[in-house]
Amino acid sequence: MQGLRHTLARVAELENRTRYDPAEVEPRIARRWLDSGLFGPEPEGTAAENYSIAIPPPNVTGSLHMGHAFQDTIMDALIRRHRMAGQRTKWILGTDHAGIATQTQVEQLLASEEMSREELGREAFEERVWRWREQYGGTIIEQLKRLGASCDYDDERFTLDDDYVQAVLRVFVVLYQKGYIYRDRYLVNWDPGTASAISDLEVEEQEVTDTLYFIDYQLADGSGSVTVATVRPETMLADTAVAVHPDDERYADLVGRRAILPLVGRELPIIADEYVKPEFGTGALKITPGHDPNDFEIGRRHGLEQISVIGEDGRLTDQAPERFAGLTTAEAQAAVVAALDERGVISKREDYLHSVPFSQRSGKRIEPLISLQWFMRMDELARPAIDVVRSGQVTFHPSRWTRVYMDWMENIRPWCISRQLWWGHRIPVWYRGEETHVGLTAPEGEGWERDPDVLDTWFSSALWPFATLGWPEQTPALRAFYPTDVLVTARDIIFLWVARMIMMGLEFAGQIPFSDVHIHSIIQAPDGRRMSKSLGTGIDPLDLMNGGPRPPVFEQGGEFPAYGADALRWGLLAMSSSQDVRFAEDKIAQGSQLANKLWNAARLILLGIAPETTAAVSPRTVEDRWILSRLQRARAEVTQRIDAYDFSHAALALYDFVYAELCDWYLELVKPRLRDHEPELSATLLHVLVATLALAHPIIPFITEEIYSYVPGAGGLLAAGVEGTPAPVDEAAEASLDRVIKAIQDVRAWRDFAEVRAAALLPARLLADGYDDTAEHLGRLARLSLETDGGDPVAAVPVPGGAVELLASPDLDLGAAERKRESRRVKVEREIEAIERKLGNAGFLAKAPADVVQKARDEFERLQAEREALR
RNA sequence: GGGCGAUUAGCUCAGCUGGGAGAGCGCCGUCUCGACAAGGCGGAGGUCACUGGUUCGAGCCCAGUAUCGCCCACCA
Repeated sequence: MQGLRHTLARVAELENRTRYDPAEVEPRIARRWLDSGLFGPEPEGTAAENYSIAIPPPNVTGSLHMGHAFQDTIMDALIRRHRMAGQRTKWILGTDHAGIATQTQVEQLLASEEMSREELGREAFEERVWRWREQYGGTIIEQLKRLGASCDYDDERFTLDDDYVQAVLRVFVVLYQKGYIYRDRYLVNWDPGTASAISDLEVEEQEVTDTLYFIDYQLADGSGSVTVATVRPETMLADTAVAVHPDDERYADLVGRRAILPLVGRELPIIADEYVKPEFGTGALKITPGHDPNDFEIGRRHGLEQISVIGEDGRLTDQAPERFAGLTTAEAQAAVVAALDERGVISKREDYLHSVPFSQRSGKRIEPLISLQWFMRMDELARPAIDVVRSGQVTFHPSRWTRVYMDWMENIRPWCISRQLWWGHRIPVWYRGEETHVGLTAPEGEGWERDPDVLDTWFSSALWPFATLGWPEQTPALRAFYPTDVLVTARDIIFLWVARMIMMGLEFAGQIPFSDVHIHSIIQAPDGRRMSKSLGTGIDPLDLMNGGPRPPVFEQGGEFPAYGADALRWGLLAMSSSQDVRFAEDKIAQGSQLANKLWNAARLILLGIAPETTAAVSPRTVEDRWILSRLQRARAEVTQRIDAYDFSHAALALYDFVYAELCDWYLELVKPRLRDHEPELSATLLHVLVATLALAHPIIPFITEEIYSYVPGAGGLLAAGVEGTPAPVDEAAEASLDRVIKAIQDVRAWRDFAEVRAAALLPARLLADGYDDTAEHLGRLARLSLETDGGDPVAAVPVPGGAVELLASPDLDLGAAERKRESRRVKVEREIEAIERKLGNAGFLAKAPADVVQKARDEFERLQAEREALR
């Protein structure tokens, strides 16, 4: 009794809430979820029966951008769908220490205090970063809550947690012992911006116009010279050879002789190598193994000396002639060119457009140089990782990414894993003189120095799906949630992250880390450019949820309305595709309209049903049976689309059901019955409402949870799932109602064309089959006064199964009606002509499938009947 | 240099294994019809980039062309 009165009081609140207000509702609902403990499953059962996803860990100091909002919405829809289906579901949450990104931010902060990390010292610096993390590390987590992401917030991980660090070090040591990890002097991509080596994957090519200098090198025997072409004359100081193509007749007699390096005086052997392109430049190539990747390889083939004239600080070293030492590369280039000019050995200059490597991290031009670094051999680890994708144990969606993965894996190269940073997993290697110790802890004894470098952030990321669950311990969590079910990410980190997780998962956890990889769209700015803060093309998802300024990329200025999280979520999913898409604010607005529509449909239902309604359904009328049938189809459609990672169609199917079936037709059809508080109707309405909420919840969780709290007799959270007995599809009810819907539309269109007042009730006769249960609906929704008599008709509207005859009425302008009839006649004639042509085609009749031919014949008959009626 | 994707209504995008092109927004008209004007109802608007081909039939399949985007790659 108490409960009922409470329910009534709550439902009465709905009277006044005619518009859905996400700003008021969403924080309240978020709180309820977090307090419920629903998102933190017990680590029980097996991974096969449970459902889990590991979040791609955002940078600890980052904040939510559009890519996160989109990706996290996808994951949340999957997570909520499985949780509601009754599976034990865990969304593994955590953040990444993001070595370079975080260190750079803190260094910038120090710079503003006129401090450098070197001045501060390593320990104090690390301390400072930890404090920074304390301060900003929680931001993105709070933003995830705002979005409604149902992560396991009580079990948050960080890639520098003690346990995680131990896992990383252990992996390093094991790989070292297996011989996969080694230290080598090798030509690396040196990033002068971060003063660290970076991996091939962190390098991007950019087009640059350089000057191509043609420089004459005198031959040692004084018999002439050979001219080489270069865009980097400063590196000539480190030349150790000149190379020509073995088949190049112009230079055949030079091979084996020696040239003299200008400015330096070193004698260079002239060698022959297939790599040289005779048609490029002069066909003679200066060889600089110390500063060019190709030359490095050539140098190794020919046993050439490797000279380094550029140091890790980006300045010339004392290996260069004294007058150049200490200059930056740009200064050195100018000085070398000037010196060469002085000698008159630059015979030509050309502008030359080519692509050169830049650091994705700092934006600085990469300086290839030889450096002592740690590397990891990947080919053996790749083999099983290729197999699991080839055999389908790991599946990419969309499937075209499979080949991208395969191509890269089959040509995989060693990975430079050491970084000259302070923020990260410090390499577990100690040195003392010639001795090296690799282990989880420092060696005994005095005088050991630990390697100063840290590991590439992606090294620790590669362990994410299992290191977050307690590996190397065989924890209950690991048993319950590893392997995870799906990895959701953008294509840009297939190599950086996805591939490496598969390799490491197989090697260390003994199993694939996930069975499916969903590669989602990248959402571009409305103008098609990349979304980026610095370009002014970034759109902050928080501004879309809470209201905020429209960034400059929008033609329309002003503020975003506070669309709310549901609208953002629905809009992002609706935008998504199997390819990249442009951000469309329209879609977010459409999402907020859906929310408002659903809210008002719920108000109509909850304020209209009998107060003691229970959800025991026994549909009586054809429209009740119809909506239950349509609901069943919508349910199948939406869940199937989600399971296929086809989120735009899932979102649209939901929208279509709510608008086009539930609101536009069903609720309109039952309005007259509503005032009677008819129990069967109330039960059906309540059932349909709850089922619709459950269907929509993975996509728009807030509003559905809020409405659910008003449902009589509904305890607990919608997010936990609801019991539902799916009704079977009812073909007969669908056919019957689809027929009357079409008839109503036909009559409405006719009225509009014939300029009948919208409010006018037209006297009419229904001369058509199949409307026994629905004639009343036709009359009401098409505004017809259906009669059995009334004299001669003045017009006929063809409808499925026959026609509606309109009787004389002051509201009916016969002139307009005649115009309508004439226009329709022309259209029908044209259609008949087309279909006659088709049916007169012997090839069509002979070769087209029977059902297609039959369909054409039916259509032909229908059109003929209509033509008859229009006479 | 190789590969992938795209080109459909004014805009953003759908179109399943080939049967006669859809949605949202925008636009036009109309309606205070017992939830919702962020609404209802009706409507206009497309030689499906181009050229050939296969087929009874092509937005969809094949070949080529053009434009745009992305990825990979060691031409100084």
